[in-house]
Amino acid sequence: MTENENAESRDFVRQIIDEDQKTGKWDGRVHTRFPPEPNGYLHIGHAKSICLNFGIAEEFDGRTNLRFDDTNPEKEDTEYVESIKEDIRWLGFDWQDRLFFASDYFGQLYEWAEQLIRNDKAYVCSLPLDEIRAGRGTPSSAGTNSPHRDRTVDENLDLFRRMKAGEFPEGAHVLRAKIDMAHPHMLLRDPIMYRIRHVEHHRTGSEWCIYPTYDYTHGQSDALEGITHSICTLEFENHRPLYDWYCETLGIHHPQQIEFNRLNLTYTVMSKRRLLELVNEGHVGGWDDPRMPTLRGLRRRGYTPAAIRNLCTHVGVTKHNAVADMVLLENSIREDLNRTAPRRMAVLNPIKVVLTNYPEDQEDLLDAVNNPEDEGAGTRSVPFSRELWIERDDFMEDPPKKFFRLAPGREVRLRYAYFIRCEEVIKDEDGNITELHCTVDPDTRGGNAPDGRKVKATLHWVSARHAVPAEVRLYDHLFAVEDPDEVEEESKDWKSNLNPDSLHVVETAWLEPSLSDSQSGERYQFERLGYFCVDADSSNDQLVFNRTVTLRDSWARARRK
RNA sequence: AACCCGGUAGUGUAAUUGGUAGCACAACAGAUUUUGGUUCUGUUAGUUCAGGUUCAAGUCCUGGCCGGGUUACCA
Repeated sequence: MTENENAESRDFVRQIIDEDQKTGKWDGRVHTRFPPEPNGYLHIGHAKSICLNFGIAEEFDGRTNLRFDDTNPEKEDTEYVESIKEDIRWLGFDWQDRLFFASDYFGQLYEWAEQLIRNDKAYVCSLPLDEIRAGRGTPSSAGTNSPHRDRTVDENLDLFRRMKAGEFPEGAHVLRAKIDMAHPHMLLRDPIMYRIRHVEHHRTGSEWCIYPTYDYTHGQSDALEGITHSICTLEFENHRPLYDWYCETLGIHHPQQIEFNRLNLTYTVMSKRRLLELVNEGHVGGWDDPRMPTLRGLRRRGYTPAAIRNLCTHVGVTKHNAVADMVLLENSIREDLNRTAPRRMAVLNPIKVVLTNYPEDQEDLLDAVNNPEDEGAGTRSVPFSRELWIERDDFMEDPPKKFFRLAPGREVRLRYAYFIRCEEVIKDEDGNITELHCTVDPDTRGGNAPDGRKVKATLHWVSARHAVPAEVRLYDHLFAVEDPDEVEEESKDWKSNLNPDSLHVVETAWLEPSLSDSQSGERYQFERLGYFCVDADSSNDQLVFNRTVTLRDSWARARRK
């Protein structure tokens, strides 16, 4: 049964590999790679690719290489290399000793370029950039041959070697593959293989002043590493003929490139360029801002690796562009944290409750269950006294029909404590409610009435005398609309859709005292409110919590209607 | 009017490769509940269109429509 279910849910990539295994195409070998460019931080879209590549290798008893695609020194940096490694490990994957860099292959790539020149498959073109562009033609009309297309092998070799030797300024020459300027595929109209860049590379320093392009590098890197299945996103579909051309023309190992749909989520953006823009323009606090879809942002927000991996398997792998609903991610973390997060009580928007029949100097310690989903999590003691904080939203002076919580004359249960009844509403001169005077029924200790009477609501609370203050940061979607690209006026751009309320800071929330020494990274459920984690900014003097996600709230949903 | 790719409930996906259109999330209704949480049950809702082949088409063929990508010395 399980076997059957698995067979039925196999995505098209796995089906291709199943078939390859059946026919023995790669002698039973499965070798994938994850090839990030070290020019930014990883986001949840990369997580999908990581899960796919590493996941497939695990399933087929194969291997996955981590290879940095570092062929553009102007944008790349070791800072990114380290962060990417850290994020992949955090996600739960291991490349063991197979850490590679495309820049490791610059020597071999250069040799191959000379080979292509000798075989009349490449030439040095000395046209300026704009003329190369113009010569390429348009999608519907053929390009024209470069005047340098018929240079002799010796001339090409000489020029290419002098390019490498640094004799020319940037832009003076490029090396182009000699394919077909009339090809219906724009990409095959004599694509550029090498350009001159007099810049330091983060790994090779000043060793090179000519750098290979992505297309001239990627397939050959795969070939050198013995990759079998080169899995990439849909936008490289157009590049596959070129990938194939280089491998075939060079006569080297030829992996199969397979393209899948990248992950998109509602209410956010997923391109490195845009994320960089948000950081640079100060719309967020940084790459690790808890509102960012980066792995660092999600981590700081309180997301677990398991929740992210779970989302990646649930969104599926296909060949058509899709936008997954953000609630999928939210449900994924709720599911994980519901099982694992200890429960605590915290009041974010407090109103004072005074128990008029409870002695001033009396205190009580009540047992509270740490996690109803996990008996092993045990219990803790929560102090109780005459004055308490409860949530302002949990009281209404003039409640509508379906409001079950506290109201004048009404009785509710305080979680793990007592039944209380609201006797009097205290207001200031302006009519604002400042306190609720209630009576407590001492016979209901623990939360049950001996006479069997029921209440319709259970509220969380914190003893005012024992409460610990904390800053709590409440996050909402980064963008106010599902699709940030959908703008009302033409003059506006995607950033006009940023959600102005994506961060709401509660300066003073009241926590139960057991939270007083909580440490950065710890995750809790604040009962009835949501899941929260201790922020990196938190200290024993000033506790700071991030709201990872709210609980599902069917009352809020009902009230909206 | 170029080339490549795609189109299955609101969303994301599956359909043993031509044989009963299923799953998850969302929505809605109900049960349970010391979290209006969790859990459980049920309901609504789908093959882009037109032809063709076939006993039988989401699946194969032809054409249309719609969407995405491609005119970087980025990846």
